[in-house]
Amino acid sequence: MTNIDELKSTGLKATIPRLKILEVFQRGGQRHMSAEDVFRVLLQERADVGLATVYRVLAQFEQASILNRSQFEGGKSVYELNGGQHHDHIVCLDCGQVEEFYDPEIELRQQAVASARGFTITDHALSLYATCNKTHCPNRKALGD
Amino acid sequence: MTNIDELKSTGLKATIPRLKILEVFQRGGQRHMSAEDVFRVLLQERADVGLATVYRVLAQFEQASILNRSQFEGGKSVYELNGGQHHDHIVCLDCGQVEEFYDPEIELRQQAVASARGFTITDHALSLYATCNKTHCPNRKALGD
DNA sequence: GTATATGCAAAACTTTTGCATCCTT
DNA sequence: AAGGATGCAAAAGTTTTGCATATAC
Repeated sequence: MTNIDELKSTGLKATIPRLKILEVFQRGGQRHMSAEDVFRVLLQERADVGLATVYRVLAQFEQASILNRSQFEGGKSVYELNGGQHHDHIVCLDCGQVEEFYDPEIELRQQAVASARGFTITDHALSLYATCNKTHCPNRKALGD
Repeated sequence: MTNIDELKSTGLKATIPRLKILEVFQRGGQRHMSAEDVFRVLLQERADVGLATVYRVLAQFEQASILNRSQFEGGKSVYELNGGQHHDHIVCLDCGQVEEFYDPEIELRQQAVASARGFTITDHALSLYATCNKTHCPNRKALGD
């Protein structure tokens, strides 16, 4: 299925800005990107897309389950391609690296905790903030990546 | 230990705004409060405290471990008295009610997940978003509380 | 008395919105 | 051709900062 078809199948018109934004995520240079990140990439490529449109399209893509949104410490929302499988995040506070993980036990316990209190879970956000202890961690003093 | 002593023991001068803000949390009317929430309470009481000061003091109290900060969906930071024991949150999307929970198994698995990947956890944020299914849930269509 | 804290206003940042114009179907 | 989408600029919402004044120790 082409990107054009993918967009149309969700009811979204296949416009140039939408296709370009989708491609930015598919290119895989960086998996987790904020609106500003996407905007900057498009600027470099001289794609003439406004920041407001980036925000609008990211929100639409989230609605359409093409992207998932997360909010790490710092307030900015970041988006990533929806790979189908749910996962949580572990974020290195030194280098900004984001790894994904899925732990069935944690998911189970979340359900158990919610049921025990009479709640029905709609959604959840779990982020571990850590230092990655890796040699390849440039320890760039949180450059905002 | 008085509030004055508590503040001094953390190296903070016992100023009127700081004491008043601490009292607002201790009063217990609402456990989780945003800067705006605190500011509004102080306004009602004709305490002459500026919003900028509220932000500054909340940040200082977090540094001093007097308060803990959390960010739920929606972006605003909320603070609560640091009761000493760590806990996570379950937030009702209908009425805004926030309950706290602690699940040793989840904590354990988080550590396990991080170690397995070579990370050392500094901090974590886990929030369950749900509907509380309770009769006392006014289902006020998310009034922003 | 001195250093720190405060209030106010202005600024910074992220995100949203209004509107005329342009593009997709 | 018609309705939705876009770009730009302005607005909105939260949080931070500059600075003269006031306060705690």
